[in-house]
Amino acid sequence: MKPITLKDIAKALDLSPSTVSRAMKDNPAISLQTRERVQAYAAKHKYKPNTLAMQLRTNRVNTIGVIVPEIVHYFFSTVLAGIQDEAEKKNYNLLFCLSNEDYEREVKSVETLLDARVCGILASQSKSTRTFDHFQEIIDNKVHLVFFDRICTGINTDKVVVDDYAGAFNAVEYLISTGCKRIAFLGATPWLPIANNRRMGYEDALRKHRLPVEKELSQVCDTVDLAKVVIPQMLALDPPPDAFFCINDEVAAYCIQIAKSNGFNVPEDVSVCGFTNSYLTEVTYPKLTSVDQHGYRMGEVAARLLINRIEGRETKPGIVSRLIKTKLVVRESTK
Amino acid sequence: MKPITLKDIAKALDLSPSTVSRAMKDNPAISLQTRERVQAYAAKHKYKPNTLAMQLRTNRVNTIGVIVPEIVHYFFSTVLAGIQDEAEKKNYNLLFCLSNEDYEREVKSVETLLDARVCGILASQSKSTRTFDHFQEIIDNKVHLVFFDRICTGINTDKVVVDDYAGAFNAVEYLISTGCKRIAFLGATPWLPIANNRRMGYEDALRKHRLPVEKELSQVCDTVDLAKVVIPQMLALDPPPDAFFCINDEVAAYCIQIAKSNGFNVPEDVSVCGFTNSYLTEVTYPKLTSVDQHGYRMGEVAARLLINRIEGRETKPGIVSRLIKTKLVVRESTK
DNA sequence: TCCTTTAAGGTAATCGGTTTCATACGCGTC
DNA sequence: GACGCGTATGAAACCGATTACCTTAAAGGA
Repeated sequence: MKPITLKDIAKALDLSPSTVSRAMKDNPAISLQTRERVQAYAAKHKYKPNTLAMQLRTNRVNTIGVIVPEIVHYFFSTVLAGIQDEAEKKNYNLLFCLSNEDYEREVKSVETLLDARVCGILASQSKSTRTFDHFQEIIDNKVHLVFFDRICTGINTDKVVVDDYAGAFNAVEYLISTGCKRIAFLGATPWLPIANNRRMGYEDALRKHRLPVEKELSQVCDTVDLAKVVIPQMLALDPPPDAFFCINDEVAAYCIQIAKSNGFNVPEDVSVCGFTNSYLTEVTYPKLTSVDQHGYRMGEVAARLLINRIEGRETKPGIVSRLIKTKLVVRESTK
Repeated sequence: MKPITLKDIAKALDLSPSTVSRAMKDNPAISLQTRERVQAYAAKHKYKPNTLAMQLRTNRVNTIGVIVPEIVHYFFSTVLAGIQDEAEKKNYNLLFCLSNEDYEREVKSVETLLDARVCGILASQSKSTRTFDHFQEIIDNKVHLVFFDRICTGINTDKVVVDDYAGAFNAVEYLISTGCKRIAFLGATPWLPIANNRRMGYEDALRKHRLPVEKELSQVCDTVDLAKVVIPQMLALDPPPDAFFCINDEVAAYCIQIAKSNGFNVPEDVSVCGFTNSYLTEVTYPKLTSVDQHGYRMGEVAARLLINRIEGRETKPGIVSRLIKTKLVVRESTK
């Protein structure tokens, strides 16, 4: 029982396929009588035009591909929600790929998406990616590419990023304003621009207020496993830090736990500030101060930019770079 | 600059399209010499077969659609990760739709996916869905459908569910075993089977241990906003509950906060147990006891079931129902 | 020498629509 | 009655690949 085609309708009503095609689109060249006859028959038999056939003819698919490194992740899931909402509004479908922070899989995802002939790709780089040929291939194939958040500095294309520098700068400056003087930075691998920018924001804020930038207070610590090792080490320093500025909320939440179990009061002895402003912030004790990255908005902006490119509505020449502003949300984990 | 097609190659090498097609597939009817010539030319010009054309011909797409009610949501994002991993392994692409708990959008998503002619759909119902014609239409269109988690009882099709009843029963029995006698249930709208099953597990556990099932201790409270209203009311009862069994971790986490700010010690005065075992469990204070739903596994199982159906490998006749076992993870929020 | 076989490749139909370019007919007009 | 014009429809090409069915030429056998 194959689905009914336009030709089936033509045969059944003793018309030509072209007439049926036109009748379905209410072409005035077809008599009203015929149009109604065709449409009635089509409705009755649940005719559905074959998208594939149309796409083949126009050589255009209304699908955009998304590559994210992780999805069980507050920030990326909010971005995806923003992308999906915007895409749906503009009548684009979403082909979803997960790189799992794995370079090989990221490469495979790109191939999958190019194979599927998507008209554009939104991507956030995996942590393990060091070479960019696969991204270049997207551009070589004349497929539009917009990076979001974890952009790829080796590729010249549109991007949407969080204002990590300002986010970090403002957060650290706020910590300083509350009296903190030995602020630790729990960062991420330095080849991720987002981590680097935050570290620079952190350091510049210290420098602005004439506080020393100390190597031992700035470490890579972006996972829970690392946190269990790094944070106790830092707390054992003499003197210990009086604040932690963390690369994400999970590390920050753990930081609160670890600090408390090591006899430090939060925020009296140490302040803790996260980054993302996920739902974790409301359930830590004390509630977590964090920098909101506006992930949903980033998704919307990235999708809109990509779609504008696809539809030729983004007139600005050269590459476009959008900055999503951050906002420090002060709760109880800082003085 | 359109991408190179098979016909272009044929013209360039003065061959017919059929010869090129066969040469590309290493058909022995074509001389080795020609095969190599064609393949070399194709590689040099980055020829990519047009998937659309092949799909049109075979009338088969290797894409499955997913509809989730929410994505900024620990459980659903883990399920999606499981689905994606399994789909990728079996060489299927994922078309991603978000219903946002909205009936209209769910209907639209179904239409989108049927339009895209996916070969199967994985769906979890939105909370606001009351009628099921759109799901029936999937089946009427001979597209395979597997429900996961929030199944639709009005539709006769394969499903994968968490063993909510046993999960709730065991959790409540555990609470009783620690000495709790007035256990409250913070549930969800009763037309969701998952909520109903948990309530039944809750009530049966009480009955088994000859504890009264009280109306006032069982309420709909599945969002943070509701929690702010409902939990203080319950704590004001005389006597107050000595335990809360919550429909999800967010409500449970809030419950801890609210209990503490109302002067109750957790777990000494009230125990709190969540459902999902999300990353929230590690950052509440005290850490949250919760029922693990194994979302990732559910995603894998659902995707595998769907793909087996699509490929005709699921031989079992009638509808298949898979149960994902839960596991109570005891932490510090219970005695 | 003639016929058969086989290697190597070409022709054309097909998938399901869209679109350009005819065609057929009726009617009014000079 | 020849011409023009508008209306309603059909025929065929096309999108890009696959494939059933031919064609051609050379080799091999009797």
